[in-house]
Amino acid sequence: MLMHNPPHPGEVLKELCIEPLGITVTDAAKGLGVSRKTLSRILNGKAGISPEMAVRLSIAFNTSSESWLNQQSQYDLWQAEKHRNELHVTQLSVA
Amino acid sequence: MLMHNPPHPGEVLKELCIEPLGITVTDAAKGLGVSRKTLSRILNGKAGISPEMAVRLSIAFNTSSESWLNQQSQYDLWQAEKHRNELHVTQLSVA
DNA sequence: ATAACCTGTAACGTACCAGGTTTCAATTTT
DNA sequence: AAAATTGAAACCTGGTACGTTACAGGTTAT
Repeated sequence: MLMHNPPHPGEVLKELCIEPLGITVTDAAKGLGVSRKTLSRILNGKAGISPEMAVRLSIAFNTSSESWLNQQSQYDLWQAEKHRNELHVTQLSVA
Repeated sequence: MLMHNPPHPGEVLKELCIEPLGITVTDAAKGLGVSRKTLSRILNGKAGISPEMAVRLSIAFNTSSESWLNQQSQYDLWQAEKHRNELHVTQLSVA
């Protein structure tokens, strides 16, 4: 089932991982092995979580990469579903 | 849990949707509202299933867009996990 | 066999996005 | 006051989804 209005994965990352640990964005970026800008863009919802970034997060925060990428998929799908009625698609199967 | 060596989502699409209906790639592309090349690239594993394409597939084949995009995520993540040990990431949390 | 169709794919272009470095301004911390 | 932190801008590279057009090889129908 599709979640209702899922938040930015970056929002979750900030509130559940960065802030609780009391580490700075700068240091978190260093630990993740990415630039500060890259992490900043994610935390502020300007960029999504790539498959590779999901793996980085899973290492740094001892979580599952799947959960991070699934969150991103849910978010992306929610955006795409908004325009469902604008797509010119005809039914091909009735199953 | 991460699936073991997930197949191309396009492979699944071909075997479970296109072939059973006996429709041509050309007609399927028309029904989906995309170019024949776009669908062909997906079916042959040269392109992934985008969020918008997942919605198109859900309409055409009366399925869930989530399942299509999740399949793609599983596949992408499987590729990314292959290089897990090449990433310079330091542990930030011990939880 | 000739014509029509189906298919993968190449070549070209457009658009978008992740990621990098550098730099700036504003805020916060020390 | 000085140093650190942050968001964001400009600019670049690389990758990818998608489009049209075109070709070559295969299949099917006439």
